[in-house]
Amino acid sequence: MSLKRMSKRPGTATPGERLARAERERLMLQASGEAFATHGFHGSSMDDIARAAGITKPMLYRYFGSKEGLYAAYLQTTGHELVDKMRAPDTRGEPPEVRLRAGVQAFFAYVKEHRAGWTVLHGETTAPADAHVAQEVAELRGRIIRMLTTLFGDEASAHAFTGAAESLATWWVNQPNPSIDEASEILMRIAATATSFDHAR
Amino acid sequence: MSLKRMSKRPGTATPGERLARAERERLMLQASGEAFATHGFHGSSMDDIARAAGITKPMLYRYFGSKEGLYAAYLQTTGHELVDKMRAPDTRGEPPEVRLRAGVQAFFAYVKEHRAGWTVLHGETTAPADAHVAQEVAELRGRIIRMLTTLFGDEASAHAFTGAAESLATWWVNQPNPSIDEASEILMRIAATATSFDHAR
Amino acid sequence: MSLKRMSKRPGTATPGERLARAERERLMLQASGEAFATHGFHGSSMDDIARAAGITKPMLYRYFGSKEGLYAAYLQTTGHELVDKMRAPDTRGEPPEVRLRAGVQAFFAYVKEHRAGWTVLHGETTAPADAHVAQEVAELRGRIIRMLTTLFGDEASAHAFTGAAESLATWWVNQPNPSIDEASEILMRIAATATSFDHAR
Amino acid sequence: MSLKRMSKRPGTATPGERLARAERERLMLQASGEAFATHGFHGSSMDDIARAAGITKPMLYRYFGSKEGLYAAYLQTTGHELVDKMRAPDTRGEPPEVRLRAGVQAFFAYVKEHRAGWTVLHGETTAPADAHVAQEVAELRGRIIRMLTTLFGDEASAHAFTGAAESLATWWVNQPNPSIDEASEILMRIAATATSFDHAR
DNA sequence: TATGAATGAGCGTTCATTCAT
DNA sequence: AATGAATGAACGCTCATTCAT
Repeated sequence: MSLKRMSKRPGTATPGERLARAERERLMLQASGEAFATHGFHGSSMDDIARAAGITKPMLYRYFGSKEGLYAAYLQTTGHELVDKMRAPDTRGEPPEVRLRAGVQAFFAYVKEHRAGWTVLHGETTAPADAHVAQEVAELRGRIIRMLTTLFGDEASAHAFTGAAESLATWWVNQPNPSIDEASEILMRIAATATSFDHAR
Repeated sequence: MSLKRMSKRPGTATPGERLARAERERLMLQASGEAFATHGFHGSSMDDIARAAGITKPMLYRYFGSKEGLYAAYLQTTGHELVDKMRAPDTRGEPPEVRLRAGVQAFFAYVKEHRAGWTVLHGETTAPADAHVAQEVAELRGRIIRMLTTLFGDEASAHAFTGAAESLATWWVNQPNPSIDEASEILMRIAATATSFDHAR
Repeated sequence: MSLKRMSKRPGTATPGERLARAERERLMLQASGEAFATHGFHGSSMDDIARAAGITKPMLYRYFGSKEGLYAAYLQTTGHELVDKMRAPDTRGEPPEVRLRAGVQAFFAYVKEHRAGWTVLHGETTAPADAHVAQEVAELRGRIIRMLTTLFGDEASAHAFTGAAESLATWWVNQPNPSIDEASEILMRIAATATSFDHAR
Repeated sequence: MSLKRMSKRPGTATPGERLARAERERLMLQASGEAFATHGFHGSSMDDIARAAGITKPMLYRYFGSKEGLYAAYLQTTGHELVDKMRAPDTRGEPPEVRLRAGVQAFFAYVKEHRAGWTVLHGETTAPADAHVAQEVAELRGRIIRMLTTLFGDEASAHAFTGAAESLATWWVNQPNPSIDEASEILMRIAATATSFDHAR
């Protein structure tokens, strides 16, 4: 149940099958994500998810072991996508403000691109549906918090900033034309209250 | 199902009965709140809640009609307590900064006093367990957002600020010695980025 | 649970109370009859009946012991009323046809006067809600059947005739202006097929 | 919920599966019929029925959706069997008396063959357990009544005749050696009182 | 005597999960 | 590899019945 799930039956399948398998898995995860985002973990039955994914229930179990397993897999994928996106811009050597702005913009870009994923991820933060998953999500969030704590100098500000980002993103992504730059600007101003790079103003 | 539930048979019952009834109700609500905060709505069975409250299931149904009814009643109580607390300080005529600080301090005081209530309330915001309740909580949050929007001049900042408050509070209340003043100060600095009363700095 | 229920606490109550008690009992029985006729035995809850009778549930239990007891009491009363009505006309010494017609007319008169009672009584015949009661109703019906068997000479005809009377009555009583004479005439013609008094035609 | 339920996935399944499924369904229906006839609708729990059918509750729900659905399915089957049986003899062109006798004999044959079905069907007439089903049974009975009304010339006689048939059948089928011909004869004599074909006597 | 409050027991229904093919 | 069929275990809810006042 860790973030690094074992790849099942390693090396036995032919390349063709392998591809089909990965494709299948992607489909199941997407369907389940849609369901989880729309009806929540408890509101989504395995039957519903299987039907939405166009497959049968035993497939879900063969691939993910349990409902929690499916949920964990979905959030793991989603979490990785978020992390990858935020790590993508190569800002080594840049000043903190630039690095933060890049991260914030990546975050908003991610939320815009993966609404369902973000919904589930965010929900799991405040109202965990599964203990294991909750812990993993907490760790993900924890890593970001630690980074920001280093940047801001105090943990409280890091939590406030994170919450601001999450809440703003959730509202912002439902607006007609969500502008990444505008949203980022608001966050950057907030960040400035907690750091010394506000001389820029 | 509105936020203002009627008190049943107002004024007619004898004091003894009334107290007993109110007392029972309070006990049930508290037990259910504990359960909802700890295991979530779906993780708390009516049997569990009844047992925790020291009564039997039919009583829960007699008093609250359904599981959703119980949940709604709990969140309604909790919501009222929050609203009452935030309205308590008489700051009419004071400058916006003072009024905001009073509200923020009241908010943290409330979270500290009602951890379970805050947990459930916060969770219902991001991962609604019941549609009706979700809407009422959304309205409550909406009122606060509108107030802040007026103060800050833009809705985005209001959402960011609210999220900062919520996230900070949730982390802060689990710290060893949560200081209301320190938490408030952080939020006030954030507010300053969005208003004109930052000349104070 | 026999048709002759014991009178409770015999001789202890004052005449005044006694009257009040009898009156109460009548009210409860009537309310329960209405309920049973409308929603059936299983569709009528003790709560409903108590509310309809304007009293509280424990009263029903004090007077009738159980739901079955109440049901039995109601059907007993109803059955007695039917029997009394059919026995009322003094036709001793009259020819069979005259006696049968008198009985038939009394039956229709009863059905017209006590629709609820008839509904419950008839229902209990074909779809018994309570084993004890069913047996008593069966005995009541049995007495009539035996009488008719004597008259008609064969039991089969007696059953057919009884069924005809019951079905006709149930339909007839829901017609706009149910005429007792017309209904009776139809039954008398049917009776004629099975007896020797059809020379009258 | 109409009398003509669709057969599920018609024609697509393999013969083996289909037979198994149909067989299962037949078994469930039979078990439920036995239960309904013996203990009534409310006296039969889904657990009891499942156990009697040698399966588990969820199967009943998979096949019939709800307790009412199961009940409806049973009565629908039963009703169809009755209708089919009564329509079977080809008596077009025959005189009314012949046609009626054929119908009456078919009816008794049906009752003899399907005691449980008849019990439930008859009970539903006088003491409906389910509103939907009651209406369908009423329509079935209504069709017969209309036919007889045409034949007899008046509706009252049709109701009397139907009741005679039902009551006679219910008693008759519990006799040691129920003779269809004898029972039919009694009904035919009754019919004769209401029609002109009694010149045959 | 009459009541409001309380309960034990059961029922209809659903759902995550597995077996047989 | 994939499925249709099947199940065990709960859960929300109700109701006949009784206690304490």
